[in-house]
Amino acid sequence: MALLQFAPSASTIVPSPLSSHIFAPFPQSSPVRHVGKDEQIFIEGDEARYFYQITEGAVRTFKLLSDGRRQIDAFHLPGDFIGFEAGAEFSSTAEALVPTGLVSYRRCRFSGMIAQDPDLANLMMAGMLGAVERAQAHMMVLGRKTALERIATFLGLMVERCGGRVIDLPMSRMDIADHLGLTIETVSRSMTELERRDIIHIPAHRRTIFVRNRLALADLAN
Amino acid sequence: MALLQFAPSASTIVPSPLSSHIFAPFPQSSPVRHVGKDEQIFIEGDEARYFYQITEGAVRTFKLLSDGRRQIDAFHLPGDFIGFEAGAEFSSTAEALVPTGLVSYRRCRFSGMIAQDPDLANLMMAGMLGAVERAQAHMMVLGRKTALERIATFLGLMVERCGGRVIDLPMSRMDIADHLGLTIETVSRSMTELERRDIIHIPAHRRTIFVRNRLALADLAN
DNA sequence: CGCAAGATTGAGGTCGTTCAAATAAAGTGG
DNA sequence: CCACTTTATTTGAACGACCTCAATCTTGCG
Repeated sequence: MALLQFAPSASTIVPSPLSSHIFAPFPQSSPVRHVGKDEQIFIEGDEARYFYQITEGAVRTFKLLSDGRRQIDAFHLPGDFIGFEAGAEFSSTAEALVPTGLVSYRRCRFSGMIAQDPDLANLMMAGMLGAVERAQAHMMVLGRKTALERIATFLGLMVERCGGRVIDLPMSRMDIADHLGLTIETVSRSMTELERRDIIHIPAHRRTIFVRNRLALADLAN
Repeated sequence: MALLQFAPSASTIVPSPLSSHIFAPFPQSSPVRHVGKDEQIFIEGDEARYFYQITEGAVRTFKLLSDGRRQIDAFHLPGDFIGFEAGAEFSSTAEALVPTGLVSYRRCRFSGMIAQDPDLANLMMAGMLGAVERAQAHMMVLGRKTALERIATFLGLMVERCGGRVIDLPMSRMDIADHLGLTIETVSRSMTELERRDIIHIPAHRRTIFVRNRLALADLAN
């Protein structure tokens, strides 16, 4: 029955607004570690001895091709687990988008931890199932949606995560481009187009976005 | 410690060649159910009361947009679990590529099953972690690789799954296109280009592919 | 204020798509 | 076993969405 109680995704369990969020780590966690903007948390290929939970801030996880092309798998917010791997090594690199707080867990202690704390097992399982689901939704974005649909989908998800109608993007246009399989120019043009259609409004700072028409945004996202 | 014993992916645990494969289901499974080519196993949006394990054949799981655009998340082979969901409903549709055998498990019995059989818990966990990893690798394909690189990556993975140097594709060009975010024409042209470069050879049936130069294929895949 | 970094805008090029036709393969009924 | 149909795949030509390259604008910061 436990499985039926799983929430749809980890980011639903912990509502995780982009603004800083009070978060209670599980027992056996290390003290909170702080990493600065653009600092690496772990690197693809390194031995995965720890996994992490975000307490504050935001993180990008990505892979690189030999020639430098980058694909950002996901952006992670407080409550999310990162670096929990199938193999012995990290399969992607993680960097802080903004100053970020983390608690780390020893991977080898995972069995003992879930034995002591069944809630953690459920949370991890739900997190993983949610990650698969979000990854599959993102494949649809990357494989079959147009540039405008990609941006609309992305902003729709962000506004959902943020709660209200205001998005405070913690990432650059370059990050968005590398997440959506576009270039920064196309990201910029698509945002401008959404503003021209009165679906969003982008004030001068360019990192804040007001959603003026959620329905139209959801409609474009498909 | 259990986590460290996980194999990289379910398809490594069960080597699953595309040819039929003897497979021993876990206790508490239903008798094997057979579904014909192109028959649906479950449908996106339906209540997920069961999940399934493939004993024989091959399956595609996909999502549709309102206008019919399709994204095939993955192709599944004997040993793979499908339909294990985060939420109450199936998040994608599953169809048999070829006549396929399945055992089904009641989702509500999952907790009891893993209590009785720790191997199953490990296998499911490994399967899920593997799914996340493969999904992330596929995002790189969809977001950042060229058509030729996508085909090379796909054929490289298939030849790896098959063992030898001969791939017997259970899916059509349309399926490949909808998996790789391309059109059937581009799939066809890219395959022809690989043959022109003597990297593969495609006999008359067009469903069998001989890999003549694995190194060149891996090189193109990045 | 002046500079560096990020974002936007413009013009032209390219890769993959679209539309169309040809070819090949697999099935069907006589 | 062979015409005939149906379906899948390949090939060709033209188009278009997004990319590339370049310039301009904006913002934040010392």
